[in-house]
Amino acid sequence: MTPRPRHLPSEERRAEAVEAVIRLAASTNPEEITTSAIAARMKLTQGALFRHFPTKDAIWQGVMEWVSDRLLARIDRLAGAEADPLAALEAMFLGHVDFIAEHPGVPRMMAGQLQNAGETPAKRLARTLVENYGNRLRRILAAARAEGVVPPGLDIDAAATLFLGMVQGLVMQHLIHGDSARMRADASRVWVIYRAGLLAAEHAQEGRA
Amino acid sequence: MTPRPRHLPSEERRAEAVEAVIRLAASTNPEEITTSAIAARMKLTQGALFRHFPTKDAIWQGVMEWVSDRLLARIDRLAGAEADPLAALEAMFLGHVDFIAEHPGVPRMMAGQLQNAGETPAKRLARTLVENYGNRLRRILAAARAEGVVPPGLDIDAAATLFLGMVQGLVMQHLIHGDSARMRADASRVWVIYRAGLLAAEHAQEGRA
DNA sequence: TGTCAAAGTAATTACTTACTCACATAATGG
DNA sequence: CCATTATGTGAGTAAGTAATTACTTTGACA
Repeated sequence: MTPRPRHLPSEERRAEAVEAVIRLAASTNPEEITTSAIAARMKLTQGALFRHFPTKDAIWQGVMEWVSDRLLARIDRLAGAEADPLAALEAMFLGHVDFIAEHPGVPRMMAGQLQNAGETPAKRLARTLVENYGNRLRRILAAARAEGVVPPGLDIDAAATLFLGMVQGLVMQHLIHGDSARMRADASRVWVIYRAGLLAAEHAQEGRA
Repeated sequence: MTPRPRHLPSEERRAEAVEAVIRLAASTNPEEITTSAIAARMKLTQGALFRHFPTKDAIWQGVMEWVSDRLLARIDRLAGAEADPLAALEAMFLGHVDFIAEHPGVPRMMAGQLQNAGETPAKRLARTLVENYGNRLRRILAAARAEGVVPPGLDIDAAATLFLGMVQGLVMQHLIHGDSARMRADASRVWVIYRAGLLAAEHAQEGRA
């Protein structure tokens, strides 16, 4: 077996760095992840990192792309395998929770990027991910309404917001209890209530302008 | 009218500092709020801050106490004014959203504290707030179940988690769109679905252990 | 009015951060 | 095998951080 070469091509180092950030974020406040910490986990010098990334935000861009690609691919695969829109939504939701259980730092990183003051490229990627996610939700919800499995008056935007909130609520519980297995179990229980809300939501808001 | 004295008692300066942090957090990433920035907003030197707080985390403690006191007092007042448990929940929810609209930095600060690695006093205060909030939710939900306004099989813990998630989802939308008025409007629409979910949730989960 | 402690300043501390640079080493292709 | 280029090192840099310190100002009160 060939020994691991000591100099690796830039592309592989970039992938290594992204992975290092994801794993560091699982146990550290993302804002406190320094280039030194990333380099240390890669067994490189801090300066060597800048052979592969022009700036620290470029690392964050790589991370956000990684998250976006993997998360969207997963929910598309899961949702695509279900014929019933409600089953697709449930698969998306449970798949998302699994993703977070596997990579607990991800929601923290997302939130951290989104609340950065300036308009960094990494922040834009994070926002785009949320938008793409929302679009997929609304598409499936619209299909459900068209097929008549949810009431015609269901407020699709509100349902999408609540869906994302459902994930966030579980993340917050996870942050407090720190138990991934519990998060998955809670997910199913929360889904029951959400699903009931979709099916029973009052039709069209009448009255007040 | 007496001119504002140039030396103020420590207690007043502490209150000023807390207010300064709350307002700074509305437009800045809380992690990036420096003692210099706080002092600047108070029109003081950076060093002067440490006449009133022994350490920076002590400032965060003051902030978390401020949040805890104000938020819990508000939701208790609103919920206490309603006889019907569901009306109480709705008042709590809308009051919470109003609170966030008034102080947009608050949820960001909370999240920032909760994900700090070490066990700082400020972090403990943040977690205690979430726990107290959850306890109030569960108490009202239990009352609703006892009065029969929600099905006897309603999963109260899951309902509380989803309630907190509902708030979080709105915060995330607010983070992306940056429109407080819209957040309040969305809140009512999301509430419709949540409420329907409470009322219609399947009774007791039968089957699998 | 003079005294004195509390409150404020300006400069400085030790430390951390992202990023750079001169130089060394490893991989690769003629 | 040698020359070239990509990758890595170790020691920097400048900018910022929380906290400290020697000294001044302020305000209250005997």
